[in-house]
Amino acid sequence: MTKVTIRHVAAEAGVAVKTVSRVVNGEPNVTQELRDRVSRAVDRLGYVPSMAARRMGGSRSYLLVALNDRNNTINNWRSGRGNDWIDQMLHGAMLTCEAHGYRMLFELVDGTSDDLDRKVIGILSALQPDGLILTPPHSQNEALVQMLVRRKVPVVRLGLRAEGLGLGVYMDERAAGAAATRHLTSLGHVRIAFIAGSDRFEASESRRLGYLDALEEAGIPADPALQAPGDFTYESGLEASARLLSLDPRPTAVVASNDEMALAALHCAGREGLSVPADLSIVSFDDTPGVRLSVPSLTSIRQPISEMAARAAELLIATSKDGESMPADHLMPFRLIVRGSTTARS
Amino acid sequence: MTKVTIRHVAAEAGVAVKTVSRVVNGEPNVTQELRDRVSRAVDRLGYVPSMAARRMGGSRSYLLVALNDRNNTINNWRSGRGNDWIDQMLHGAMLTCEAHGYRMLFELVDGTSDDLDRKVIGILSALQPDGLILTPPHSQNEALVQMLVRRKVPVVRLGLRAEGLGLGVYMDERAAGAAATRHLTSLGHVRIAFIAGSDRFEASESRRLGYLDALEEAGIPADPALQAPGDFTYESGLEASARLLSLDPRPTAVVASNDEMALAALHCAGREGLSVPADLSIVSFDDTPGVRLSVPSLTSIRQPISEMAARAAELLIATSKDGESMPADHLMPFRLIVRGSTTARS
DNA sequence: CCATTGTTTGACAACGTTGTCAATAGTTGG
DNA sequence: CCAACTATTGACAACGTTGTCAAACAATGG
Repeated sequence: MTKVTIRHVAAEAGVAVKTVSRVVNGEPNVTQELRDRVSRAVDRLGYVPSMAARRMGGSRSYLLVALNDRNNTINNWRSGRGNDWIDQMLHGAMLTCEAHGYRMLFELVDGTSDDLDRKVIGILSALQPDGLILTPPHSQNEALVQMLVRRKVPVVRLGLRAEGLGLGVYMDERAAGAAATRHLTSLGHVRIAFIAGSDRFEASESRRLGYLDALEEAGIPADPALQAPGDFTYESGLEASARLLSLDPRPTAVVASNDEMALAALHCAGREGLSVPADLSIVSFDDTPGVRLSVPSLTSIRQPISEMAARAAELLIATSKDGESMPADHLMPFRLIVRGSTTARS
Repeated sequence: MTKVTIRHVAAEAGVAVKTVSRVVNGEPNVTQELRDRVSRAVDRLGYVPSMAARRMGGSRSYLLVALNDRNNTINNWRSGRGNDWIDQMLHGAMLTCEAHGYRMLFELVDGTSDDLDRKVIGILSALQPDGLILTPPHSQNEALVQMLVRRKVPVVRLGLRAEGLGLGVYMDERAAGAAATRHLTSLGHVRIAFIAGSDRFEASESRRLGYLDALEEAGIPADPALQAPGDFTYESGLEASARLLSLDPRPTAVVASNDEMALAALHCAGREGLSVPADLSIVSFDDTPGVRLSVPSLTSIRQPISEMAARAAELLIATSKDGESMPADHLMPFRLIVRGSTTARS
């Protein structure tokens, strides 16, 4: 009924504690007979090693930490916007960690804080994780990554190339921007507007460049008037679409840098008496949950966030297990999911 | 540059390690002079105590664990539905933990598994948290809660009364069901339909009872034909609404047991050429992020999930700090958020 | 002024694991 | 058959903190 430690198992199996440790950790050089005896004892007693003690005794903590931007995250929560990134990361990373006997802890730190380094070091000291997953915009912070690499903390930059520092698990945002836009050009659209994302995130500019790539590819001259700024919020999407839809001639399609702004465009179109997709096609990024449920449902670029998180976790776990360093860059595929918000130009 | 431990601080401040420990933990019986000297040394060296060592040495782990249903959670992720509950819980619990120097870890366990107890005990053994937060449907599992209480694990049941076992942080689902329905009766609606939630969750039946309460209160006889089953999925909502909207006479309003099913009703109404709210008013539960962005936006009952999670964390932290036991039951208020999907009967 | 009580400080063991290294048993090669 | 390995097993220290207890010191009351 009380706490069962490795010593109890050792006594039960009639072996030394170190042997139990070896069996539990799948280390070599234990005869099959002892292995079985110990395994049986472990089962009988329901022994599970204490993470804290493991961290104290050994060199691993069986813990990964994911570092998220504090302001973004909290703003999203406060405004009832939800945090699809975090949800998706949990999906990918937790299941992967679970499969390897690891745990995953989320931490929020303010990326604009001037003692960011100090705060991160504090987290490192307290938790001593076997690896760190950086989400945007932290993953963009060269100084931060440098500091971590210098301290020999295995680190994965999510959404960014490694660039020689740590590991990078990312998708090709520019190609995604092009794919979204190409979907529209291939449907015959020519006046294609673009609503940009917040420039705090590098992905925003990449997506815009991809948009320009696809236009050029189709021989359509880029029109600055068709490019509206935005910051990923519904309100900014509303503002941008209002401006874009009042243009003459009106665009027949719009690429929105995230779902929230796309939904704003959808709403705005409705208000102006435009029907989607008949009068206006809309493509967006992220493929967040709400997007399937709008009317019409949105054509969107699905970001492989959970897969990226899973890969990140795998890389860190493998690094801490084998000590081997992994390939630095991991490009993950996006997918254009065509739904009801896009159609051929009428 | 290397790891800084309590010993380094002790040396730097010229005191015993125990004194540093006392200062860091805010324990009494240290003179102001030493307190200052130690604090300065802590700042200079950037000392942060190791959670693992704290857990080993002392009696607290500074860790809370939230237990979530594995199947539900994973299904939601897989189907691209997102996990609003988890997101909201993170919101409330993480910030609260942070404020008290605690951490919060999410765990998924399958509530239908027959060795649920064993699995939970495994989690307890590995992590040795200072408390456990149970979310539905785990919080409904009397046997599980009994086991935990017997093992003296401080436990909060989210969404449920304590009923003498552990602590309960919940909202009055029945009153919420009544409030949602009353909103419609007060708008003059009489034929009010109800789409039920999955009966795996006690809240589902409570909401239905509240619906009946409000009908009775308004002197409207309950019509079984107006009550359709559902399981919280969009598909089930579609099916239920199709059936309800084909009734003759048609209901003029519907209460959906969650947002997803409400959006299905909205979609279904559109397909049948009905306009919302002119021809059909819709009220839903949960007030998830997507709900603000539908057209029209949905009138919904906001569940105080983040507040409940925050309270849960506070209770557990206080318990582990003071050792005092808290009041067992904590009723949290819900809120009806009136948006565009409801209007007076025409 | 002494006995008593309370406050402040520190020495030391303990927590549950793994890393290191030595001891033992088994195996191979000459 | 012996020397030299290799595989197996275990003893023991170490990890960084807090709990316990004792020592030193200060304050109080008679």
